[in-house]
Amino acid sequence: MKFSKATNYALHTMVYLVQQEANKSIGVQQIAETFSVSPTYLSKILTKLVKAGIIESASGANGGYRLRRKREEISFLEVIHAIEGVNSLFTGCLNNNDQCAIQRVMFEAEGQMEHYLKEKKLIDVSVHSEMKI
Amino acid sequence: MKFSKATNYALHTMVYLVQQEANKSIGVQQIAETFSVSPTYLSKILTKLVKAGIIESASGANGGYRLRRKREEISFLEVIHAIEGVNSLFTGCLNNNDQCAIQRVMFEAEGQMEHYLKEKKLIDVSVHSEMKI
DNA sequence: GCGTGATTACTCGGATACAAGATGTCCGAGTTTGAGCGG
DNA sequence: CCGCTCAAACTCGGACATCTTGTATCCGAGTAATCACGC
Repeated sequence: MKFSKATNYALHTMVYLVQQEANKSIGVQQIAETFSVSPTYLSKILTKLVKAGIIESASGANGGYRLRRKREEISFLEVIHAIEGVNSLFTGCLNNNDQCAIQRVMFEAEGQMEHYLKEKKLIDVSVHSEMKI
Repeated sequence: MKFSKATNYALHTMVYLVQQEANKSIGVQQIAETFSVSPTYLSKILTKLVKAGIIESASGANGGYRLRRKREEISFLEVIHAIEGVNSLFTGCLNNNDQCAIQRVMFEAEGQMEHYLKEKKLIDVSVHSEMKI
């Protein structure tokens, strides 16, 4: 039970994109250099974010990735869900009871964490956060 | 990022043990049959719980496992930490900044979940829970 | 009846096998921009 | 000056390769209770 590196890459990339000038596409090469990770692997991660509708890609020269929605709206939870999936962290119950009390506790615990991550926006940790004052 | 099956087994076993008569040792065979899992694998999981000081084992005939502490005291978090480890779910930061804002957010989120799991005791989901009224 | 040894029913730990998922690479295909060139 | 072509700079997607981790099994060793047997 650990967050994957992919999630780490995705979060850093998203914060990076949030800090960029609006509507400006950033190439995957540039992002990969910034964080010293493999461009090809990073592009796979970004593809997931595109499919989740968080960012969009532009093909061709001067292409790259940019935010699809307002930068203030994007939460940590969205990014994490896009990479890790939205399924529950705790799967299956051993007793055939469909109202497993253990499962309910784990769901609730997970909900506590997700609630926090849903309220926390990317811009809260970006250098643009001062603009909110 | 998922809780392992081992955690699932451990939690079910612990709730099962909490429901047993005090100071009575239960064989791993019996527990494994109850949940239809492999006895040998289950014994490895229980070894971790023993090392964590949550339960204790008795060798020989009529041996088995029993709680080491008061049943009311044992929290979900203890069991999970014994199996999954106590390390943070989110590791490493890409920018060499040691005060990585993203990491701080993730730590806090994790803390939200752990707080809930720490307060939640095994007995809260056991059939003995009515005794608390 | 009583000690002693054998048997039985357990746990413990290491070694190993297997499967799945995370991580990372390679390459061909499609797409857009922009430069170069000819009319 | 205009339009065409071509090259360059990108992303996209699938197919792999590799590594780690979770899951599971097997087996020998140790340990404690109980049973059997002989005195």
